[in-house]
Amino acid sequence: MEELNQREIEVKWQKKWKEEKTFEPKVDENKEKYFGTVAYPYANSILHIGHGRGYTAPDIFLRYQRLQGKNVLFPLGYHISGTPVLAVSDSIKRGDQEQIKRTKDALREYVQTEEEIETLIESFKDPMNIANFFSGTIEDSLDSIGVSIDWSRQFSTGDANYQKFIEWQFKKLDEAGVLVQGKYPILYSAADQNAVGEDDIKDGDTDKVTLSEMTYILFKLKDEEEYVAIATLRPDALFGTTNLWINKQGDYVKVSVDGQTWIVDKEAVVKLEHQFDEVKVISEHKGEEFLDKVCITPLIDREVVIYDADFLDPNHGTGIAYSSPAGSPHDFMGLQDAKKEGRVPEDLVPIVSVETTDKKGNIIEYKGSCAAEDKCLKFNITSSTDPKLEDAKQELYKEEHYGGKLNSEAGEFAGMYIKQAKDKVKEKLVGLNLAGTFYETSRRAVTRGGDKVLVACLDGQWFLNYKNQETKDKALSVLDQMEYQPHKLKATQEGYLNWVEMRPCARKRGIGTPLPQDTEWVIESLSDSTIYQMLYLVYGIISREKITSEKLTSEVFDFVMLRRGQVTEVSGGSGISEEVLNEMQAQVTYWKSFDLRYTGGTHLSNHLSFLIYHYSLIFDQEYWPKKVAVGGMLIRDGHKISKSKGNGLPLVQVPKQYGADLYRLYVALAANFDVEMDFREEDIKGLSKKFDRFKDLISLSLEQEKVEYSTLSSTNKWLVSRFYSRVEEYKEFFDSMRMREAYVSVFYEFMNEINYHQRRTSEEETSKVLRFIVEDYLKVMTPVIPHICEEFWSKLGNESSISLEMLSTDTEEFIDKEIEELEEIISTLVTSISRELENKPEAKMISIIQARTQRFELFDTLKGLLSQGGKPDFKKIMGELNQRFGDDKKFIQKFVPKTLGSGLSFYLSQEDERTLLEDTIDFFKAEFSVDFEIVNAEDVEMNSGTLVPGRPQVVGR
RNA sequence: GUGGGGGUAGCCAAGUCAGGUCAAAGGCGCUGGAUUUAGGCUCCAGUCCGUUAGGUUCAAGGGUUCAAAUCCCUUCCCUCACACCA
Repeated sequence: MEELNQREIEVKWQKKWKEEKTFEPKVDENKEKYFGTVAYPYANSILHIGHGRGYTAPDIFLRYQRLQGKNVLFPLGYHISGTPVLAVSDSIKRGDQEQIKRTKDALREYVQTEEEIETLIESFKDPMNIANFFSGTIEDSLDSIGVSIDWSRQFSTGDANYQKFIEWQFKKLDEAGVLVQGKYPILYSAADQNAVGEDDIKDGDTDKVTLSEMTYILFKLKDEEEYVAIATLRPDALFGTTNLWINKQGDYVKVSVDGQTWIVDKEAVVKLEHQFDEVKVISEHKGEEFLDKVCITPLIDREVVIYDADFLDPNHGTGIAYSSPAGSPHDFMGLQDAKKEGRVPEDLVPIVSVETTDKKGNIIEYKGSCAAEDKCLKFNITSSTDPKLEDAKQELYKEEHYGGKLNSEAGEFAGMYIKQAKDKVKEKLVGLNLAGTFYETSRRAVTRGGDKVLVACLDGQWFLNYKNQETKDKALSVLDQMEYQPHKLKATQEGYLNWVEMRPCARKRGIGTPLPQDTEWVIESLSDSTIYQMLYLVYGIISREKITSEKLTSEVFDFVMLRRGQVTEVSGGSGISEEVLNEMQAQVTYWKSFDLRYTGGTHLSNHLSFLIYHYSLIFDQEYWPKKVAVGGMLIRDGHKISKSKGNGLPLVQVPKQYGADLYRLYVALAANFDVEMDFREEDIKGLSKKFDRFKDLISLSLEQEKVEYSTLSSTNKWLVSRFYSRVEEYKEFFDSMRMREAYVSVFYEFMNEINYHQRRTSEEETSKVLRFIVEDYLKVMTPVIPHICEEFWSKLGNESSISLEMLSTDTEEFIDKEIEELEEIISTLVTSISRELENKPEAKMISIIQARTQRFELFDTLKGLLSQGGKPDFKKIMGELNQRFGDDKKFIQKFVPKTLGSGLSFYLSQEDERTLLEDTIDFFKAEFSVDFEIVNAEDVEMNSGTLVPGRPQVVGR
């Protein structure tokens, strides 16, 4: 057979797997099934090196399941619903050069000429073309790193057939009574009359805009049935109100809001219109018309006056503010400035309404008239425009939030902590019809088109309602029978299930399935990705039979997924043959739900929560999901992979630059899969050497003839035994999804033992042993480096694919613990001798000193005591030993407690130990080129404080 | 604000749930050696302090225990996710 390089080997086997449909499993009642899934990738660009980890990790685990003889299904589709594809398309339409360049770079991985690229870019003005193009690249990318996916079942969330399934899902949810309508605040553009997402907002990706929930409070004008409306984040500051601010130059209106007359800035009207039901402007006014009017502070009936302020932002809140200077550095400085300019009377002073204690419970004494003044002094603030005000505010708010209590100014709220008072005050005011929720954007924002972004409360928003206890209980019982990896995430998940209440599930923009109950709306892209794993089970047949969407009626899914209805009727109603319907149902019955879902940790709160709810609402217990494993991100050389950094090496480049096997090996070894992993150029280079050594070792071994186990020397049996001990360990690690530890053991650590063995014997002997274990060695390595293992496997003359082989199970006969323990004594000695010679390079003679006879007796006694069963009785053991070996108290005190856990380590009798050492002396001589002697501790002058059986001491002279 | 994750030697990173042969796996780096004309590769050894005995370590402090990186409490620091966004 001609020698192929790594790259050629990888391509060769990838092709072969595809041709032979190696990873397209069939229903097989005689084989245990294992159904693994991963979140389908989003098809708005090509995959990069970071994505690779998310597929490699589960692939390694699923390939291990095949080694266990299981029938493994690992399907995948593509996600295109929602806004990201739209966003790319819009950017291209807009002529966003950065986006166009990025997209072109991605295209270059797959398209040869610039002409074709231009054509494609042009076609991307239709978002569906983007989705279709990139879907195609995903299969290619994942194949290139050897992910064992069954592509015959692929679909995209934009497919008509997929959408029929989603429609069915929503009908089921509706039947379960969780689909409801209500009001909901969202970011909105009044000009576009549409919801806006991050991608629609100018700089929305770099400077996020969020909803900020404010409280509006109404101050009644004295002797009039009109209210001045202010909006605040701190309703508890109401009690410190000294006055209201209005801009005398500003334009204000009287507006009727749900029956009340409010005075607000003109700019606020559009916001009110989108957040309240009935909003109507009554009249327009200049700010100065309201100056010096008296208002009533709600709850405490304090009369406050409206004064002029030039610092108000007409776009923020209602454009009118209350001033609570004692607790707000901004208000305090505002007041100072106003005094200087004579806009307020001299005698207007801060009203302290909060008393704050520090962490030790002592009341904080503030300098000046109030806390805000103290902070202004501390931060050296002298004007109302000082940027340091923000820091002062943060510090004071934090202090008051944790340690502040309202004082007697707060009437019935006196004594209440600020933390609770915020909500309680608001609650009370709402009850009086003098306050409510008012939403504001977290920063001033405009759309890319330049229109103002505001908050609108949408009427008729569709929700999934997970609030009811009955619904929650069902979901919790699904969770109850699930396993999480890492385990502690199960508790986290439970928290999320309890926390989720009303989830908006449809939007007015984006790609997706129209909501069957109300086709004005499109099903939101996380809600359409919850139980879709079930669709894989039948999609192979749907594609093969070219079934079209109009045939996929609800009855079909009821029959296939839930075994409801009669096949004859369903067939008649849909036009799908009975045979095919039965075949589809059989797939679902066999594969049931997924045994593993591998996903990112951020999905716990949303995707996985909905998934669990939806399974619980639609499927019977037999079809509930089994296991969730959470994987971490991949970063490169300490940096997050991001578009702007351009450090996302395209995944298809990975096999070219490093090799698929090496990449996979690296992913398996560099970090536990559940934590963030740093892909470091340095490290993968180092690993490459070890990988080459592995290949050399296997190649050499293949030149050997396989021999009988009984003919192997005991040192050779040692290596065999070490290998199979490690295989046992490997299985345990894998069973608890600790892939990294499994491979540290069989790859790194075992290779160290191979090296030791080679030194202990010879290269040829080592090859002989490796030949003996090579089949199983290749098998345990197959999940992580499948290509090279296939190649070696075929060199051994096998016709079948190693990917579908089973790991040998009857290997206990090759594990010989005694041989391992004996060699352990030798190898420890080798290390000690090296060390001694390092310290005394001039030594000509090495003495190997055995422990005193009495120590052997002590060990025998201790062994007897420890083996008495049950938990070792510390006091009894110490007592007995001290009595019998009184002159060794110091040693007993120090050494014996350590043995209470896992017992004494292995040791031989004094005579047997001596025999072993004598037998090994030739090896030592050859290895170190000095003379050796074996002596007893009794016979030499030395401090033998810690010298114990099984660990002779080494002294050179 | 709400809810998570974490701090281990020069660096990366296991170990913590189930306390005990834990001065703490593995890798990288570094030092020395073997091999080599030399370098590289590969292999061997060392890498908290100390020549041994021993001493001092797992963010800091305290506690429980015969025994603590591991359990409990306190403090400090880093980090992630929070709803229409996949």
